[in-house]
Amino acid sequence: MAAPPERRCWEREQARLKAGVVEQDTEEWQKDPNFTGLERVGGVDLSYIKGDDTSACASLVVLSYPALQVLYEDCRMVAVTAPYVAGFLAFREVPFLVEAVQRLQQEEPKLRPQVLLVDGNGLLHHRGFGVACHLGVLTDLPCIGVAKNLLQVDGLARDELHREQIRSLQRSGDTFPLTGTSGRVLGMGACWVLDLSFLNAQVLRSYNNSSKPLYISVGHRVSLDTAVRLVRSCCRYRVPEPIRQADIRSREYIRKQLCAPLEVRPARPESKKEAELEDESDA
DNA sequence: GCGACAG
DNA sequence: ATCTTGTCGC
Repeated sequence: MAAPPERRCWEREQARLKAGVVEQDTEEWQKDPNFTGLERVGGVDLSYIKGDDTSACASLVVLSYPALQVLYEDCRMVAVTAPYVAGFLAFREVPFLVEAVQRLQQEEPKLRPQVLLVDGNGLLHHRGFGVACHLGVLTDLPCIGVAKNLLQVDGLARDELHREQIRSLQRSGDTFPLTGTSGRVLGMGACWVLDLSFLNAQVLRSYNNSSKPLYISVGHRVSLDTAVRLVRSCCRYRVPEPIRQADIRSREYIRKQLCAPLEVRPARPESKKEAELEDESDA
C-alpha cells in the first residue's frame, strides 16, 4: 500500500512534470488530413504474471504507417516496484517504458517512432497527468493515451449518461466527448469496430450490449482532435494496432518465460552446473 | 463516511 | 493486469 509520504512525493513529481505537457500539435504531419510524413507509430505495454506482482514484461513496438507492419520489437523482463494504484499507474510502468525508448534511440535511431500510443490515460486523469503525459514529457515524444476502461475522474462515471453516449455512438458511428463536471473535455470516447453488418440481428444486439469504447486523451505534443484521428487510423480491431502488438508480444514473451524455468529447475540443488545448462539451452 | 478507480 | 471454453462466422 502507498503510504502518505510516498504519495506526497509522487504528487510533487507530477506537478513538476505537468508544467512540461504540450496539448497542441507540434509536428507537420499532425496537421495534414492524411498524416503525410508520418511513417512510424510506436506502442508500449506491460504484461504481468498472474500471481507475481513484481515480474512483468515491458514491450515497445514500432509499426510502419500507414501499412501498420512491425518494424521493431523490444520485450524485456523487468522488476516492478511500485504497486498498482488507480491514478498512479505512471509510477509503476513509466520507468521501464522510458528505458525501452532510450534503448531504441541508442540501438536503432532510425526507427524512432514519431508518436507513441500508450496503454492508459493522458489528461483524462485526476491531476491531468496520466501515464501518457508522463511518458511524453520524459521522452519528449508525442504521446496519446488510449484506455480500455473509464477512469472515473471529475465526475465522469459509467452512469446512465455514459451508457446513453455509447448507444448514440453506435448510431452516429463516431465519438463522444468526455466532459467532466468542470466543463472541460478531458478526452473522447470512441468505438469504431462496429462493422458487424454480417451478423444477424440477434447476435448483433448482444454484441452491441457488450461492446466497449476506447477512451482517448492527449498525452503530450498532440491535440485531442489529432489524437482521435490517428487512433482511428490505427484500428484494425478495437485496440489500435501499435498497442495491440505490444500487448500480444509481451504476453507471448511472458508465456515463454514461464515455461523456461520448469525445464531447468528439477535438475539438481547444486548451483555450479546450472549456469552451464542455462547457457546451452539459451543458445 | 463509503464506494469507485487507467494497468 | 490475470484466470478461462466454447462458439459463431468469414
